[in-house]
Amino acid sequence: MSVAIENFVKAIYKNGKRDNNDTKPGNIAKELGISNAAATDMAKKLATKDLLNYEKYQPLQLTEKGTKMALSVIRKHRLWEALLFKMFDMSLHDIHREAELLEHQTSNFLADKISEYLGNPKFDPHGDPIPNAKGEITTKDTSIQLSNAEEGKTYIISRLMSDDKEFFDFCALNGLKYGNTLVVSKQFTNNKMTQILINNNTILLNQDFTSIIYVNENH
Amino acid sequence: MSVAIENFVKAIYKNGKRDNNDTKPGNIAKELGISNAAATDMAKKLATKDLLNYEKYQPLQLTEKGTKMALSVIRKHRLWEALLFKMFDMSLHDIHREAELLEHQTSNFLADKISEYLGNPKFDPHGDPIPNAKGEITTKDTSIQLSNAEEGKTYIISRLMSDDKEFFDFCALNGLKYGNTLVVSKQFTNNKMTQILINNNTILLNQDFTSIIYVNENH
DNA sequence: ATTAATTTTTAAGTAAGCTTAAAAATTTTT
DNA sequence: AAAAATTTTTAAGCTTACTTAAAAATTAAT
Repeated sequence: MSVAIENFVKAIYKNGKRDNNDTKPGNIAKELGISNAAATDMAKKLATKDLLNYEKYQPLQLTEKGTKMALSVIRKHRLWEALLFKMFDMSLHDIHREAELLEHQTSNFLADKISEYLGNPKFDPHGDPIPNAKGEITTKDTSIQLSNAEEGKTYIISRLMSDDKEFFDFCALNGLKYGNTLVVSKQFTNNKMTQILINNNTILLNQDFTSIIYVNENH
Repeated sequence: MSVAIENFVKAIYKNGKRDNNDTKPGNIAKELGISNAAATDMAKKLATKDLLNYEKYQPLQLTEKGTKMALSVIRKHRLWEALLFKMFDMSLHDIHREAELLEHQTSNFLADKISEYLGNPKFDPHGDPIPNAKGEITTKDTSIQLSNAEEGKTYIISRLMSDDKEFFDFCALNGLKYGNTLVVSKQFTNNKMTQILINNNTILLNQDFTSIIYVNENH
């Protein structure tokens, strides 16, 4: 299967998780930086390969086979991130960019070697769960988006999710890192953005869902 | 530049080194497993990109730009081999196969990180020299092919070159490994093959130049 | 030095993965 | 509930990297 196909099913999987199943071709097209027409074409093609179910004007739905493929690619991506992060002095953003390419050129054999070397980690450096060799995510996710956090409470950062370099630079600068503690002291939300005061720093989170901080309550 | 282009210039470079400049399209086609017609087409295209000089019916010659590209890809390939060999319990053949894919998806930045991590090695696990970041091979090669070795002399294996799994399995089985010592006790050569008795083991080397053992005299 | 064999080139065609433009359907706004 | 805006789909076309088949040139054999 081609790189284009792997990225397509991955985009559907990620969009499905994130935007509550808004996986219409346009959404996928935007995620991948291709035209809507190309996304529709590809969707039809992948339906014939039993990777997804396609019905005109409906959201795209991965089949079991498609989901498996997506999770396989995601596994490789996150294992590469974990490996590069451990070995080299590279930013989260750089690591993500390299993994984005390497993920498509990695045999299951090599992926398993990397996983074994790292002690079969359950999370990558962003806090994202790493599927196991069977494509299962065994850890259950109790995290919420920071924009939904409550005033006065303390949280632990569980994931930094983004494709955007600025976002990771911003996080690094503000001590926003997987595992770090966070006190939400004030917050204001409207439809376009969320303004949060944490650890005496005001930060603005836009609501376009391209960059998200996930947190867990600190009990 | 595409994977196809990177592989094409790499094939010319390798063939040029090996077969004394028999870099006509047919040779490259065979190396890459594509048709002669495809190789001619690609050659013409790459000439317009100043990667090689093309004259009808003549061997293909890389320009400086083309040579640089080939060496850049070869550098990445050999760095990956060195890294995977060091970290994981994988055969030389498996390592080669993974590196063949990873080499095209590796930024210079990452290549330099790998090199630094390994202490800027000058050779990969096959004994092949690793070009530096500028694309220069600073080590001079005094090795000869085992099929040209002389009876009675002792040699040190300096390179194992092949795309063939059988070859590496054969080498592993017979203690033929980078750095190992070798005594050539008897030898017989004709146009098709070379028969050599080393360390009391008879081995046959075919002369199709797809698998070669290089050695240095042991002074 | 011809003839035969091989290689290279040309020509025409294909599949993948895109593009833009316009038609059709859906969704949002008023 | 109509009108306006947006999204999806269809259609036609492009580029890359191949293919096969046949013509042209080169190389090898007699």
